[in-house]
Amino acid sequence: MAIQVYNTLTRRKEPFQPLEDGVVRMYVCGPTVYDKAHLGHAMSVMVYDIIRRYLEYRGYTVRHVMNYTDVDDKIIRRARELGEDPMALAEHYIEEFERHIRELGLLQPHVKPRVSQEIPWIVRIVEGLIEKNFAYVLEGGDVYFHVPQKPDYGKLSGRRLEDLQEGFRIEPDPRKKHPADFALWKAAKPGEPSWDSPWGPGRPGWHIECSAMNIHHLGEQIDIHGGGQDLIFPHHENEIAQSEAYTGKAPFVRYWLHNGLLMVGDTKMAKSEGNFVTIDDFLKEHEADVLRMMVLQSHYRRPLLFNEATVHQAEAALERLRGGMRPAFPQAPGLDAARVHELNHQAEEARRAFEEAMDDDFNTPAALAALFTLVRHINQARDAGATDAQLRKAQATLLELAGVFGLTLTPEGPATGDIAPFVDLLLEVRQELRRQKMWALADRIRDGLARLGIQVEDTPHGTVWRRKS
RNA sequence: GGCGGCGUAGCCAAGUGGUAAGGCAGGGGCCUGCAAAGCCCUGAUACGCGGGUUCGAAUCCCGCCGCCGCCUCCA
Repeated sequence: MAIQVYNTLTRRKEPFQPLEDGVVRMYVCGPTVYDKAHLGHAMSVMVYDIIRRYLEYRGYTVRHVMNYTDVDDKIIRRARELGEDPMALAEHYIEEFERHIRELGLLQPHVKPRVSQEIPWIVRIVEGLIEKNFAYVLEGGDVYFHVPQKPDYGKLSGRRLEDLQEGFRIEPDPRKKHPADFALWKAAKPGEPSWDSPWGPGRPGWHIECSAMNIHHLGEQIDIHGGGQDLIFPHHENEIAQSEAYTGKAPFVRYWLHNGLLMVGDTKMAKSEGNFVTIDDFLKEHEADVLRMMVLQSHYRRPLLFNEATVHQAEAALERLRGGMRPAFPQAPGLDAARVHELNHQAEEARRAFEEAMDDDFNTPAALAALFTLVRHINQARDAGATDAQLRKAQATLLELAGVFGLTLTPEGPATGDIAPFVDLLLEVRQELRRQKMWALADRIRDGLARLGIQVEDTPHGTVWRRKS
């Protein structure tokens, strides 16, 4: 059974079949680098990180491109406010985002192109669109894409040109031939970053960059294009129009994937809403896997609720998953072969359920449920007295599948490092105190260790300790 | 107004024609000197409301109510 993916273009789940066997060309809309990135950005990037990991798990070679928009109105405006150079400002936030990629545990995209470095390709494509009559040049050096020239315009977002004309809130530029026409190239205004072009100095419009980077780095047709649902219109709609008009090939993108937005209360998290939490602020309080767990617990196409309760729930769920990796009890007697065989069978069953869920449009909540079931089976076996060797296979499966999600289930238990002998010594003494029923002293050791971040647990099969997270 | 989507237990969240996964929180129990963890049992006669189709609907159709996103920069 092939992987099924929901395609925004057709509004259906379709069997996933890339253009070239075994190779997936994937482009993800990256950030506009004008300010600190927030969790909405992180969530989106993480969704496609998880999808990429699963495709690779499934044996595909994924070519993953994520862009940086480093030329843009917002960057220019903000740089002006701060009295900085726009390109320097962009560079600063690109470096910061690079740090986020590392800290969030994201796989590195293979190419991370920047608009400022793609100007020749952009110019080439705009020229091509003019030649083919899909674009026109205005006096002053602006170039616009002429939407009515592309009869299937609106096919991604389900809009018709007639509807669009009425909804226009901004006074359309009277020089445009049609109100929906959009800028491919903007003539430079004084003090703005600009590049030479056949139409005079200027800079690219918002949408053309993605077309150029796609065609340059992945080719004229790609398999997956991802981004937030708020990009469907106009950004991706325009991207299709330009790209298909330029190349004459359709579809430009075989599968359009759009993730739901991160919500705070009833509103999406956004800079303009003022309700955002920056990635840096979140990571001060929580580890990256907590965010990853939040993303996994909800299907990627649905909105994701962000609040204190959902963060806590993700934290608890992560702990539960990690609990499955705990070692056997010190004096575990071991299980009989049939029981071990059963556990290993349960692990294989978990893998099957995991794959079935992920094959169905990357249903991470259902796949996660399979992992929780496996954790319960491992815990049952451990409680029954399994040894480390007997748990090994099931735990390896758990570790591997959680790794496909990008989660790190640091094996817990006898911590490495210098403190282990000291803790063990204290626990030996405590054991003797317990034998003599000197509870107050025994508890003093346990409480003292707890204050130092060491959790002591007395099990039927011996006493264990671990670092508290 | 147009386009897209959502409404499932206290909370989060799968399921989209065959009789409601999973996680968190809660209750009871086992284990324990106590604790913690784990394990076992427990929760919606029920899936926004009202009709309809069907042997059968949370799942399909119609209507209504509420909510969100997009139509302007936005992951």
